[in-house]
Amino acid sequence: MGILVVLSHFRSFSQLYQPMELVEYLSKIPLFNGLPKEQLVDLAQITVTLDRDKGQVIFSEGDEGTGFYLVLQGRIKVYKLSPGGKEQTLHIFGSGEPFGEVPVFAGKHFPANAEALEKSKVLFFPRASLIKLIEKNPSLALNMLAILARRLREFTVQIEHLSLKEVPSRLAAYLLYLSDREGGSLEVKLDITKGQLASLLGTIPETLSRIFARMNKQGIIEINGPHIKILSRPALEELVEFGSGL
Amino acid sequence: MGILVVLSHFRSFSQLYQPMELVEYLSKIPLFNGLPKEQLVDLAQITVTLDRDKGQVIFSEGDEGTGFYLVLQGRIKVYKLSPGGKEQTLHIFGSGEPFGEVPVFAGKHFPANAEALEKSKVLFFPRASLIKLIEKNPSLALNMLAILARRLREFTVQIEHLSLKEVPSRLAAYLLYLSDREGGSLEVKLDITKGQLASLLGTIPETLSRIFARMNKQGIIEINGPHIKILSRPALEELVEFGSGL
DNA sequence: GCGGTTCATTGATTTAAGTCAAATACCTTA
DNA sequence: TAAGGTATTTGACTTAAATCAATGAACCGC
Repeated sequence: MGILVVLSHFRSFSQLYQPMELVEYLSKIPLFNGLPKEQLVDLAQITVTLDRDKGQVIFSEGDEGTGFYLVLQGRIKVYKLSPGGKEQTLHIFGSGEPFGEVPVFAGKHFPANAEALEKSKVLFFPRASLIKLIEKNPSLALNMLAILARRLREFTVQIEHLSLKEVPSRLAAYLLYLSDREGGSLEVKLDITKGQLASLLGTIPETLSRIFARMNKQGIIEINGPHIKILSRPALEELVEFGSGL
Repeated sequence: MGILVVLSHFRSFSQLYQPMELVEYLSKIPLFNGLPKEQLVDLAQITVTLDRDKGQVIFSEGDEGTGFYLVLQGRIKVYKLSPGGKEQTLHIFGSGEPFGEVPVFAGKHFPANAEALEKSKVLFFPRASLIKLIEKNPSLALNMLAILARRLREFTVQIEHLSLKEVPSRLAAYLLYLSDREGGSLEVKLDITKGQLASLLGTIPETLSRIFARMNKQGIIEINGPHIKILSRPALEELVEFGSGL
């Protein structure tokens, strides 16, 4: 499996950016804030660009992790799979976000799977050179620590939701999150399919669909395909706080 | 709330170890592997030892985090609370383990609560001096990255369990974990109450009790209070893999 | 514009697990 | 050792959500 993955890196190698363009791009990524330009140049040289079509795998649970990744274009879903085939999405990463760092620092195999939700380009950073860089650059170390810490915080919330809240609460929280992300707009658009949203919320499409329908009927929201109008923000907030009532 | 916490640090200040003893102790903690001795001495000087009785709080969700902690003696439970009062334990930390690092690197408030499961002593490390130390010591940075990465991996498993596995699977996994921790012994002893175990597995005591009873009746395990004899390891492994059948 | 695939919705049913309530065992300490 | 609290177990019941099944809608490539 490990060999397969490595081969696939080279099979799909493509120099998306001219070296300097890539350096320019990397310099704007929070993770590399504060890195001296010459090190960015070095870094850019040892990366490999991978192209993935919708549905293609980046890595699978159990694969050996020889480095980590950064999304250049598209979106990458990181998820766990049950024997029965149910998926739990852990995170959906977009442009500029690093993922797959865990095996770089602890253990060596990936704890989850990653695949492209759409045609995507990702950058691969080999482990050894990253470690060397971190040893020389405290700011890089701190940036990486910040990223892992932020992710721990998010997982904390996900665990809380799965264990302590019902699906309507989780959906309400997600809608409020979307709304906040758009500066508080009351009209939001789902940028993932409802099936993917179900997986992100730890449920299945049927259940999600029913809950959308209930919220719609109760006048809390109004749905048109992926377009959702929030009619009562307070109702959503109350749902997040005290689950039931729906 | 923030002020209260800070005050309480000093209220319970106690110099458990003589400075050199403490340095000695710290030098054996994985987190500080590779730190030069003189920096351990500096570090030891700026720590504060806190005493907590069983049930006492170390920090609460939302508190401002001005540093992180290390368990010296006893055990610390880190958990989330639902409005209805149900608890989800995220982790139980024992001697030598650091906890509460998230706000040091990302955000500033704690994402969860921490309290002592028994009479405990914990060491507090102020944020600023830790950051300074990390900036000077790549090995400390990498150790810290390893710890956060390991914890991410664990959370990943917890999310998987909560979303994709039934309670019997989770219990089976926990029993196997205990067994492995004791070098594969088939007789294990719960070192937490069954109520705490329920919270760790994301369920409630009643449910856990019933499942214990079922496994007992089916001859998979044999229970005597906190002592559990594993009669069929394969049965447990199968439960982990494919939930049902119980 | 058509056929096919993927996505979404709805209904009927099952099921795991939570709730409420009460009895029992356990354990500490006065 | 007895009393009071905590932890555990068991029973009857409720419920949220999963499963199974089928239909309908949207979207894509040809």
